[in-house]
Amino acid sequence: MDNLFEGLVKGGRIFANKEVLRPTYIPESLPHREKQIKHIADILSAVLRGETPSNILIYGKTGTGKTATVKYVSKELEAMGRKMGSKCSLIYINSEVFDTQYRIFAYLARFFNKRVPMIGWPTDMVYSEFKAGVDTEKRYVIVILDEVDRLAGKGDGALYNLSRINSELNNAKVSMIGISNDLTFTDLLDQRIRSSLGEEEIIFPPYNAAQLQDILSERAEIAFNDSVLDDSVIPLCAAFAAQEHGDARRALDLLRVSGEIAERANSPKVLEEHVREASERIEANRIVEVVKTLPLQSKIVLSSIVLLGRERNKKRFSSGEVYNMYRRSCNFLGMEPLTQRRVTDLVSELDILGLINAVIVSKGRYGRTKEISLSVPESSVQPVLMEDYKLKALANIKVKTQMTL
DNA sequence: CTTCCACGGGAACACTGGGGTG
DNA sequence: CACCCCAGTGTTCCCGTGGAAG
Repeated sequence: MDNLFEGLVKGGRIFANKEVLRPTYIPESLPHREKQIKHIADILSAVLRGETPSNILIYGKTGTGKTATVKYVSKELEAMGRKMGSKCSLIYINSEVFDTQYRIFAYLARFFNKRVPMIGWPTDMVYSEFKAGVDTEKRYVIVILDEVDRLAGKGDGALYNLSRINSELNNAKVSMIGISNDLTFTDLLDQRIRSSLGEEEIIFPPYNAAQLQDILSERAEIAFNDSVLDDSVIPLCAAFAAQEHGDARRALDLLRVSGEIAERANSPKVLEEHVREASERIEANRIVEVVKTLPLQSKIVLSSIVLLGRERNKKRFSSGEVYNMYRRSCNFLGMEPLTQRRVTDLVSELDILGLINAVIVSKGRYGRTKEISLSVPESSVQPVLMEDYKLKALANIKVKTQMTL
């Protein structure tokens, strides 16, 4: 046997090019998005005619190709702009990372070679820096704000300033493209911002199972070696993802993980069973990942719910019960407990993450509560919680058997 | 109609980590 | 250097409110 890596360099038997299946990959063609591409291109083509394009707001659930489409059109437009000698720059900002007014303008100012610290200055100073930076010459700037719904509330000042910036510029023109997962997010915005940002609105509908199959087939062509996919694999991946509101990212993940599982099992082909296993593993991973990255206090709240589940033979608990158990846990760990008010917020967050289920119920004479229950198997949460050394002690917390009579 | 409990919005506060200025 | 300014985050405090049992 020659080198250890000899057999491994060629990417194994299954994959030819795994990168193609990663969510960051921008494909050459985007099936079933022709209409949207055309629409965006129509609007942005204003730049090439020397006009300011309208602002665009794009809606669609996760994995409907919003980001990929916009990035694809951007690339094309930039290329065309270079060819025609018109100055246009498209700046992509993920609002999840740059989620406040300050950070957005600081990033933009830096893009135009201004020196701005990422923290410390007054915001209007950063804003002026950015304006000065853009306005040095005649140019078109299109700011792409991905996950723009993240800005509702704390960052909407950025949207407001961006929407009226053109009246303060002499040379440059700025437009924006907002990409949102949340169809209702404009409700949270000021009327003026709403009308300005939503000059053009484009909807990305979820893919159906057949469309997902097309997407998968196209990528699989490049990603896998010939005839390693069982005929049932692509339809099954598509079907799984279609249940999940037609999420293409999910479908691609599924396909990739299925391939990895098949490879590790030394199977010459990817089979249906691999897909099923992949589906389970992805979900399990998600839970582990979410729980692991929870802030300490949230972990304690979550663990209180787990503990309650052991102590009583019940599934659902009132917020009062949970809060009491939480206080006991804090005492046990020698920590200051948070207020009830704060804990209800933490509970809501856990609910949104899908780890627990919380419904508000009114018990008439006996007031109002949230009924809280774990919505994932205890066995997948508890071990992860115990990995946190600060929580380890909770393993031996005395479970009081004193029942309410 | 009252009553009860906790929900959840909003203001205010504390604290952090960075800035600029004299 | 000391000192104050600023944005951002997590928290507490205060409080009006929902809605069915009694």
